[in-house]
Amino acid sequence: MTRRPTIRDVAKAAGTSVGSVSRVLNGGPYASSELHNKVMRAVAKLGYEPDVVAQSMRLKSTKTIACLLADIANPLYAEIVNAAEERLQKEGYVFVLSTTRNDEERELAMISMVRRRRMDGMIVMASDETRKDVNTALAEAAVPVVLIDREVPAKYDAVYVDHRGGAIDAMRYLIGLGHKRVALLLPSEHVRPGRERAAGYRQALTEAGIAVDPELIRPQKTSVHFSYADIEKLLQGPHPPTAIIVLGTRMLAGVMKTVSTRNLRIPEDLSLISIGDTDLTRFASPPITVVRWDLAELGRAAADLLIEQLNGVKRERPQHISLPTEFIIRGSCAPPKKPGAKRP
Amino acid sequence: MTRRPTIRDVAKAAGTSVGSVSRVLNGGPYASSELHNKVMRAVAKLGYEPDVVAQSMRLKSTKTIACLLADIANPLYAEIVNAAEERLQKEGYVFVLSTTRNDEERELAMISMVRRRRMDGMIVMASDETRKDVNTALAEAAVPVVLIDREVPAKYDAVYVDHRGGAIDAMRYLIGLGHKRVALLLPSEHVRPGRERAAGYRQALTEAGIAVDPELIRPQKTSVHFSYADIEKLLQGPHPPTAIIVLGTRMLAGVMKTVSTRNLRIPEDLSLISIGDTDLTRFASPPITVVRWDLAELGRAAADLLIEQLNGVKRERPQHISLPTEFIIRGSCAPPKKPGAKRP
DNA sequence: TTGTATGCGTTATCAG
DNA sequence: CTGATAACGCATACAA
Repeated sequence: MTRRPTIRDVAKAAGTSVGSVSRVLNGGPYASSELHNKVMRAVAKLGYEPDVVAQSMRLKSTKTIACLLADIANPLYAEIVNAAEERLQKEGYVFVLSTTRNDEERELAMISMVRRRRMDGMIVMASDETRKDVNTALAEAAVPVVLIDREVPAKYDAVYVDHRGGAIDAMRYLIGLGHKRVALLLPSEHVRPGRERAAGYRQALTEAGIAVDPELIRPQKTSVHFSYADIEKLLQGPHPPTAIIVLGTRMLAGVMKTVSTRNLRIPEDLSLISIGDTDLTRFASPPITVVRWDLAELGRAAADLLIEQLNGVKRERPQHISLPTEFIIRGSCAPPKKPGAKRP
Repeated sequence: MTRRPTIRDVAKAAGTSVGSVSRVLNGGPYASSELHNKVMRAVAKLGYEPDVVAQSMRLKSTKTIACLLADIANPLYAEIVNAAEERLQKEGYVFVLSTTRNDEERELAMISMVRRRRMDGMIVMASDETRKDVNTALAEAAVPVVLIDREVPAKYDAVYVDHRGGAIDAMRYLIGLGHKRVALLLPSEHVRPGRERAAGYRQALTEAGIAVDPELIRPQKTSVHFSYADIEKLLQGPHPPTAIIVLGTRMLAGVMKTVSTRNLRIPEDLSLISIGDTDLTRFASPPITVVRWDLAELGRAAADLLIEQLNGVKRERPQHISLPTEFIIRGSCAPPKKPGAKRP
């Protein structure tokens, strides 16, 4: 009574065998329409639903995808994840989100979970690219993997954002406005976005014939909470920047705090450029000029790449998809108040 | 070679039987230390990891919890989910997040997934409480359920936030400042938070001897995107409100848009109160006065309730936990510029 | 204390 | 076209 009906119950009720029931339900062909009807009637009557666990056992596929990301509360990640989930779900996969908090132990634990639970694949947008253990664990998991904005390990399919181009756009704009000392706040250079953004920053500066002051490039240790002290130090130094590019969603909150604490006016005292079309950047006053990109597309592209692998499509070499950025000018930038630091 | 080792391989390598291996790995007792060593050595040598799917098959528990929520991109939800996941993970459960986008079809699909995948329980913070089909599906799923901020179906454990108290705090404050016409923007009254907030709003007004103008209570159809037109209409009417309480995270973005479009000054032209300690409310200028509550605690409490049920703790009646709100005064409220609408 | 055998619910193979 | 049966990998009741 309380027990869920099994395929055997259906077979009995339909007066046939389990094999036939299974075939009617899955195989499609090889089933007389009479049998088909009998089976379907029994299924409806008993409210039978196949047991996915038993199917997984038999088929060696759990139809489950894991997604490793550092932090679900980051609105940028949320949109990517949503889009990826939607796509995968349409293909019958269940999407398991795992937040690693950028903790290596947790990453390893997640990867082990993928193996032990026989999950079918993973989308990874967490982790420092230099973590050897994570990389080998990934390889040992022996499942299809798609990386988002990571280029290590190189053997996997990946979806990239053209952060370098975005940084160049931002810098050219600022340089055009007359800025010469621009601070760059980044996530770690141990991940692709940080590296690419720093590269773009340097490239634009070099193009304009401005020397790169390494002091102005500030990779932030913790990506989640901006180290408030760091920017304070910068602003109190002898040659404070006239503009700041904040290429991390969460860091922006920290910068905003500094701005209001020190009663700085934007853009008169300081120009600001950030990333992402978030509520914070759009409804700040003034609204903040940003580099943005299509987050949903990023998620979809990753899912599509994974689905291809899941469907057994073999390629010579890993696929890489690169998405462009867009530069949205709002009200947070103006020419510098006074000329930049003295130069010879 | 490429095949994963099974318990049988371990038994062979250890020169014992599958039963013993299984006992050493799980049972704990009944294992001579010599056997224990042999088995562990074999496990290490082969890199054996138990197959969770097979275990689920046998034990009829997948150690998996589903979490239904409307929208992962909402930063308030994100924090709740994070806290719940952390707790559940510690107990060995995997947490499957499913976004329903407030779509009944999707909710039903998710619940069906829980059944077919033999998941062990669910945390629900989605759905209109009046959806009959969802409620019956929930009951038929026949698994432990914990509701977050929903009181229907009444048979389940639930964690509540004292939204009524929060609304009262906000209204008393505004009334104390001299406001008489306060608009209330709400999610649907078909969910508990909407109902409670409206009740608190009315109660505070009644206490102060101010008549409730039903025109000022505006439940928003779509909770994700604020209907911009609605607030516009309100502000252009004959008796515009002098203050607005925006009790929905996402709606606030819409209100902010109106504010900047119409060049309204806050708090001089309009007082504003919202919810949640988000980047948007904290770093707006002026920072916005809000009603907040402990999101992480909400998630943890829900997880704890669920774990209790999972562990087979039986209670006479469903457990209900209620969390208080906190009123944080920032700079978005001031006395009304001119007296409220004329009164007899 | 340890080994053997059974069954969990499916799908797929193989005769009929 | 259909029915019986053998795995899938594990935990456990029971026998030794």
